[in-house]
Amino acid sequence: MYQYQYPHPAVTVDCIIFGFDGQNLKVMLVQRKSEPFAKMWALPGAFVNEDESLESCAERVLMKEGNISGVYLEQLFTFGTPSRDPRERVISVAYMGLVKTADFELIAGNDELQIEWRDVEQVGDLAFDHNDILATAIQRIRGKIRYQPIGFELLDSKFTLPQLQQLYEAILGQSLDRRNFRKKLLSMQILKQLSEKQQNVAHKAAFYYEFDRERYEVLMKEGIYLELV
Amino acid sequence: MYQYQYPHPAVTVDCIIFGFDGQNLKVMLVQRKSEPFAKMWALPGAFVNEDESLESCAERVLMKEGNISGVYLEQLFTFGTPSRDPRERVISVAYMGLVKTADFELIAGNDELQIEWRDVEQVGDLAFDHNDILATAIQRIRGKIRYQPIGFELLDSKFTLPQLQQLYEAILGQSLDRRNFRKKLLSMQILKQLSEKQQNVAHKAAFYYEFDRERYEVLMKEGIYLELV
DNA sequence: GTTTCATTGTGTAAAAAATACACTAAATAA
DNA sequence: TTATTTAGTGTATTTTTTACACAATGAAAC
Repeated sequence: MYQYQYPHPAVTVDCIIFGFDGQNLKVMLVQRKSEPFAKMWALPGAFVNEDESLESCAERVLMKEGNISGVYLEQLFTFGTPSRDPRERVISVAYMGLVKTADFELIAGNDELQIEWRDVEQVGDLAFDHNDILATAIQRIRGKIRYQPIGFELLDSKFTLPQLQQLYEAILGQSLDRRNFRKKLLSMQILKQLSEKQQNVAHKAAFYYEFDRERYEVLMKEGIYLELV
Repeated sequence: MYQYQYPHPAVTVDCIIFGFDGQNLKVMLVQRKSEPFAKMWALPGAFVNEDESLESCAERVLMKEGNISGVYLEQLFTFGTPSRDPRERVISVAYMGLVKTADFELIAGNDELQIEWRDVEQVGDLAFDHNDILATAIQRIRGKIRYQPIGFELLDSKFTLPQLQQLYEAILGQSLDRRNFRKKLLSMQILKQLSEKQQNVAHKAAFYYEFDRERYEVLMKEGIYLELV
């Protein structure tokens, strides 16, 4: 048992992991095995260990659920309504992660019945206040994708411009003009065109591009403010 | 004593309260009475009570330090490096507040030797990781002031356009063209011009304006994205 | 092997927004 | 009465955003 002079809340990290399947934005959900909210779907999370930073805790969750590391993670918000967990006071620090679903090998943990990628439009009632957390995350990714090149985290390292546009449209929930999208993105000079094209597509093949991280770092150092869409 | 089956961290809320004196951006600092970091300056904060939300805790801190309530508050970030407090594991949820310094009657609390408004450019070494927290807050307010009308929280309800511009210049750290600033702000239609003018100034008196909150709410509902500067 | 289908890739003109810039008006102080 | 300081204003130029249509490509179908 651990003793303290004053009451201490429990602290968890919950992860909103977004993925993209080429069509729609997905979020990783797990089905809880035990109470509270047994059998309900929830965001994956873990209690913070004593000697672990919040970000390490989020990384640990990702490793546990999908055996993956080195992905984009950012702290989203901390949820601390006293009654949000019926067991005891639990404060949850939410982290948002962006991954390539193909890299992820979904593995249900010990406390979980199932794990899956769910379309963000098809998420029903989640355990705890996880619907609120998810809503906050969607708001954040929508706001952020316009001026930070985080979208590339959701695609393979080689991607076509139409694929990138599809991703933007899925996240923003609106369609974009193809010519203007290309013009704007290419004018940023953070994309490298490859000589390689798509193979085995029943229509004109699109060229592949890569995100030019070095070039992006240079722009950031110069204090250039990108507006991507 | 409070007992738990697993280790629980302590959780605090630290507040970055910005004020504006007409010239420069200020931040509220307190001088610590006791160890650790006795006599050093720090951000005001408090441990989170068991039945108190994080935001309520931030409000409690503001009430304690300046007997003020009903001000703009937003959650900034949660700092959780395991070693950030030498006593025990302490996770700190930082809240950023914007206030009119004139409304604030600074009152040093029991644990504090002094309390004061310090120019954000003149802040020396602070206790704990509070310099990092402050840096994060300055970054946030700079990013945010461009597209959300939070600046008004730092001014009296009646203000002149040159005062507003001075505030923007202080926060952004750059000077702005007077004519373009006026044109842009007024085109947003979120300011109401009053018939009243400045009194007792040794130059042409400027008209007072008020922030038009209702009009702003309408714009928000319509999903209008403001770009204020 | 010709046609069909689906999708990629491209440029320009018009509209809107951002920028640069200089003089007169008003209020107190000298 | 004059000097000093700051408020208030408009326009021309540049830049950015928007709207929009057709030829090229590659596999699939016939």
